[in-house]
Amino acid sequence: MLINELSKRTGITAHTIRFYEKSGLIKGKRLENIKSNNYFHFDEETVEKLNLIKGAKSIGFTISEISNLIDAWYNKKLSTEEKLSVCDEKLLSIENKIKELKQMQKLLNQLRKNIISSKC
Amino acid sequence: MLINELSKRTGITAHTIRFYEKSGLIKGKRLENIKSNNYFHFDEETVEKLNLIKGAKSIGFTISEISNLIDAWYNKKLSTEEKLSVCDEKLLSIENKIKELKQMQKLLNQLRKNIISSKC
DNA sequence: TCAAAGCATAGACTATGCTCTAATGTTGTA
DNA sequence: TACAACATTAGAGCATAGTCTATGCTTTGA
Repeated sequence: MLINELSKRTGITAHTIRFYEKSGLIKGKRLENIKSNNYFHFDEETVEKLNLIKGAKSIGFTISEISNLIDAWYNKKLSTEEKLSVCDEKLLSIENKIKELKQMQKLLNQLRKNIISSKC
Repeated sequence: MLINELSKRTGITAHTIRFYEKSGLIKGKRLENIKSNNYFHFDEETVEKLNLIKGAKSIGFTISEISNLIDAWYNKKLSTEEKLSVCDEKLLSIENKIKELKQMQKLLNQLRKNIISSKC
């Protein structure tokens, strides 16, 4: 599929998809049998990857973190141990983020009570 | 207290503190009885605010969100309803972030299992 | 008293993650 | 065959959140 279809299927603009391509998050292929143009062609895996990117971005992972995540997911070059290590790193950072968010919830609920009882 | 002490007490560089001052997150005062310089003076409340900023930043709030939060906390101009509304907005966004993080945990744990059973 | 340390401002610079424009070439359809 | 729609690259621009430098004045301490 070409970039426009990929864009429609993922809801990510062609500009941003090209940006991700340049950043190495996804890979487009030039078909050898087509010589008249140099259009990129994308496969179903790229759709999956872009959806993964959307999800990871929405919870605050940076592009470079997502890049590592994609490597763990798809890259056959990583050993089982390396893949697990990337996962565990991510899991740990997620746990920490949840802890911080819960602490913030506590603070905000405290503040809420104070506002209601006009102490604040 | 002057900016250097504030910096030491909060662990935030003087440069960044000045940046926050310009951005309106905190306010320094010029003392009327001192005319030989135009040094900013900061109070204890500013220390509190900077700690709040650090916490909020660490869980992914933007400067402008933090600015609203500080208004709700300290600004007497907001009505009780407005303060509560800022809190509730924040609480909702925290809840959503936690949900997304939990979803990501699920995905990562699934991936972990797949890696171990060599399906991936 | 004089150098070191501290303070202020303006403005340049950086990194991240897009977002857009310009110039140019290709494809598809009426 | 014309022309809209789509593709490419290079590179500029933008928002966020700092980070750093230059310049110059003020305060403090040996």
